[in-house]
Amino acid sequence: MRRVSIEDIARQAQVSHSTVSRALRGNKRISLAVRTQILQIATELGYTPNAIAQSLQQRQTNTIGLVVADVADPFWGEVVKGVEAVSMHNQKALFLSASQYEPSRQLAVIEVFHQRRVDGIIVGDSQLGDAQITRLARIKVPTVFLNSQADHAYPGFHAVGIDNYAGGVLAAQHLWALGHRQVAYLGSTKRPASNHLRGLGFADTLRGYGLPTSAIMTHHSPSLAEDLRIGYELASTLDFTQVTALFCYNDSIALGALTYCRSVGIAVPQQLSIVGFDDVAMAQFSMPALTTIAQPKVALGETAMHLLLAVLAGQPTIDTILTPTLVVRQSSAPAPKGTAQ
Amino acid sequence: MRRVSIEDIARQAQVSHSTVSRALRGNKRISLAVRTQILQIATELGYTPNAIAQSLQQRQTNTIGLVVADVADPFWGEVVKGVEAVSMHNQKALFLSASQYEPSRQLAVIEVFHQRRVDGIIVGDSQLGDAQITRLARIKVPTVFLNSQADHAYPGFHAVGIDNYAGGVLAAQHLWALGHRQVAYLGSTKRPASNHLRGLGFADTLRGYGLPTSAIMTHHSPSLAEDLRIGYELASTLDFTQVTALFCYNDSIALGALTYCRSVGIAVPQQLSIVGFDDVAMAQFSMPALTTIAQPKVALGETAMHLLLAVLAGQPTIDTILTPTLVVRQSSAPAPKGTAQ
DNA sequence: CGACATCGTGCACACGTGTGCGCAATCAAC
DNA sequence: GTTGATTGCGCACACGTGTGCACGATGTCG
Repeated sequence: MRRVSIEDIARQAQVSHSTVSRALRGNKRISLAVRTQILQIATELGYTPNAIAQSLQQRQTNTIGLVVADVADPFWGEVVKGVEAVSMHNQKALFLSASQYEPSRQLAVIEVFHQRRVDGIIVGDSQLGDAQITRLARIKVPTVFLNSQADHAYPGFHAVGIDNYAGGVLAAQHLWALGHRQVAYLGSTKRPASNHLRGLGFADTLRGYGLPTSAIMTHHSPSLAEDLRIGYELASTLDFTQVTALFCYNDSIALGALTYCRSVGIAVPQQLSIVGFDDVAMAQFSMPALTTIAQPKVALGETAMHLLLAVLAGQPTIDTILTPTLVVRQSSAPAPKGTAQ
Repeated sequence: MRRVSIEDIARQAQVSHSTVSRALRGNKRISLAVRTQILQIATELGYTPNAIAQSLQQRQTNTIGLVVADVADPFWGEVVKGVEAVSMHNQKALFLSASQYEPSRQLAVIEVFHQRRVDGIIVGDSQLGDAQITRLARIKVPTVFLNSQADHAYPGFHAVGIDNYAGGVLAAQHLWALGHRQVAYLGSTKRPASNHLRGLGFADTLRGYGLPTSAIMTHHSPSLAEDLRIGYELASTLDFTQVTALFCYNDSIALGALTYCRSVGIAVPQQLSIVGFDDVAMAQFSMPALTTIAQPKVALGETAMHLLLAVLAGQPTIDTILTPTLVVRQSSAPAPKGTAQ
């Protein structure tokens, strides 16, 4: 069951394994005759270099570890796609693990990655606390945080994300301009930081326009169900005589809320406007199509990977905060008359 | 930048690296005193075993390679989730790569996995041809195919999938029972085998009931756009005076079609019934909720991984074909009167 | 007190690859 | 023909870990 090694090639070519190694790597000091013969034998034997041995020798594995909360989440699916594309394009293999939103599992996965001697790590939705960061700092693996959920930046680490606060501002501006004066924010407890910032940007902006805090309701689901269900359930607790517009943490929650509304006969957008976040693929295809704060999801993954590569190359880097954009579709419309205060 | 090795521990404990290795692995022949001292020093130095060196030594990497067409696809996202869960639970690290439905990239990824000496490989939506299979057979890596798209089984390899034909039968039975006598199948060219079988099971069954072939239309999109868009576009080419029900290759295509129908005022399910395939998360939350042929997506991934683990353990295995089930929701209803022939 | 089992540890090798250095052979130059 | 440079290749080591075997120390038994 042994695989063919350069030693086997060497034996057959009557040379030393050093010569084979050099020939395969295109070292100029090997005579053309010998080199061609070696290459010939290599293909004959079906030789495939052993990346494990190379990694050990080079003290570099050309391997990246990616930990996300949930691969099946439409947002993270796109992000993973971006990371994977850049990773593959740069000859790095990608380890993937899911943490299920559990900080302890996040660290556990990182430890495993470290054992495997990955060159770098990308952590999505990080909820690592100070103790865990201390541990992480100790193992000295270049790490990039992608949409960190910690309440403060991690000094000494790198980060990529989007401006959640600005996203909340965009939603507020849009709904205010449409005349909405009684609104609600449907949040997510699984991602504390981004949830907080989106809600804050939203509320701050509306308060800045003079809207009283009492006219801005916020609902956070304590349940750990999937987002679509959470959106449905949160919507079912709303008093729709008090609200003309909804801003949701993400599109899944918005779509869930939208489904609830249609099922009880609330007309969207005539009676109620809904704004989501992320711009997932489905957002264009719901009825009505969802107005949303778009994140460049694939670009987010690509950027994180590029940043990591730059760090690995020893280049100077700067953390990147991408800017979300408002995509207006059919789920938002002017507030119904008579309800505005 | 060197990491701490058992050699470092050995030096500090005044023993040989062999002793350290044995102590860490719990070898009984090492005296308790020495063992505890070694463990002590190991934690002090923050030692993390080097899995690369272990892999080289053991000739086993505890690593699995997974290649899927598209991570961001809602179906494959769930499958990956299942694979990852079982993989992690069995201490196997998971390499992930995307092939973008290109057979050449599928093989390229497999070659990379082989270089990394993965213990086993799972290939989703395989479109590998005979030549590529020959190459694959030569590198002798245990491989499991997950929903293979080849037109014939791969002898000598293992496979997990669902019974696509049976899924088509279920859809036909359901729509026939509702009185539909003019139907269409919206297919996908990106996955030739499953597409063919789903359409075939559907058409065969209806013909078996006596429906003329002319009453069963099939549309396959040549475009490589995302499924939602394909569904929308295919639906826009239909003559709705000739059709009272749609069976779609998957839920994304169905949801796209549904969106088109609502946008042009075709009432679903009153005028037109729609049946999807997969039962993705969104299927429950569309309006109307989608009747669909459910695949156990996570279980599919889990089963593939379990099968692979059994192969690796040298246990006897059998290929698994899971059975899809019909989930009736609100997008299908009795055929409108007067249109049945 | 000598023969012998038991225990704890080190030596040496293996896994597969890359590379600094040295050495022999060839070649050019005078 | 001797010297010196150049070319082509092998030796030996390194990366970090695991393990068969040997060997010394200690304990046991007759």
